[in-house]
Amino acid sequence: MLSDTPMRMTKQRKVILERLRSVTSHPTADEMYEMVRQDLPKISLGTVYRNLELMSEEGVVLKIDVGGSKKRFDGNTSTHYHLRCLNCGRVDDLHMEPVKGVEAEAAILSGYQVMTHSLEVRGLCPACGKKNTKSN
Amino acid sequence: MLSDTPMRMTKQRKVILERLRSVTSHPTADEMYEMVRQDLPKISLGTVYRNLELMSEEGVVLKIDVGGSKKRFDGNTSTHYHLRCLNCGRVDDLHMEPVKGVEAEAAILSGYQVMTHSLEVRGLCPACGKKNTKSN
DNA sequence: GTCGTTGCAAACGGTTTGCACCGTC
DNA sequence: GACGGTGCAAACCGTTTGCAACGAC
Repeated sequence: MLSDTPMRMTKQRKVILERLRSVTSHPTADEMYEMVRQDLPKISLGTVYRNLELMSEEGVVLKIDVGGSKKRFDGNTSTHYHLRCLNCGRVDDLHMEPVKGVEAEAAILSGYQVMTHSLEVRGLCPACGKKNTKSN
Repeated sequence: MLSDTPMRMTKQRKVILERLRSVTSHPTADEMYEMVRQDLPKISLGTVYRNLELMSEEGVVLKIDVGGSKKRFDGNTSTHYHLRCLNCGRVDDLHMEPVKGVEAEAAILSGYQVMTHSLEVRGLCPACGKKNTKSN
């Protein structure tokens, strides 16, 4: 998983990581781009993509590639589940114990060499749920 | 969820549904396009997309929008989990009991109005796992 | 005959990539 | 100074959409 040559610590990389770790939301690449531009106005979107991708490969950040067209990123790399609002697209952490044994059970049932699992609960976030009840 | 005016049963729609139900794999839209073209050589990719989207809204088929860049479709609409191979991208059914209580627990913890949940186990499928062990 | 559906092609949106220059090690 | 990283812009690829013709009801 870790590459042979270590990543150079450029200021772009540093700011991206700091910014991502400073929020509890799960920004998309272009949301990260907007955040990082406050410190580095000349950074390019390509650099943001490259670094988020690279750091997720290194296990420094988590790529949330689950539902929806845009990928999202998370500074918290420990296994945890997510909630996604079907109306506004927002993603929250689900503070729940990871289900025990799924990976082992899946490996036995399928013959896969299991590496991780993810669980996503979908519905309406409190804000969107409220709106919806009113209009219906 | 169901629309007011019923869907017209065009031959395109019929063939797409038949083909999807006849396989146990989880085809992408363009794989469906190739399959359907055997019966309807003049069908367009746009029609395939439109119908898969429409039928998934109607609950006739299942859209698997979880991980990976392409969406996949499933003729089996009952709640079930999936396995995804990180090497070849193939998706298999995970024949496992859905985890009880996740949705209720998530609703309580988060205040979301929960509608569904999905779980995806990722790793290497038996074929890719074998190749990988040899080369490493 | 109406109006939902189709085929076509062009547009879209998120992401990736080639390239010449730049800055970390 | 080497070589990995950057900014920029163009390319990519899956998907969506506008439109005129078509066909299910």
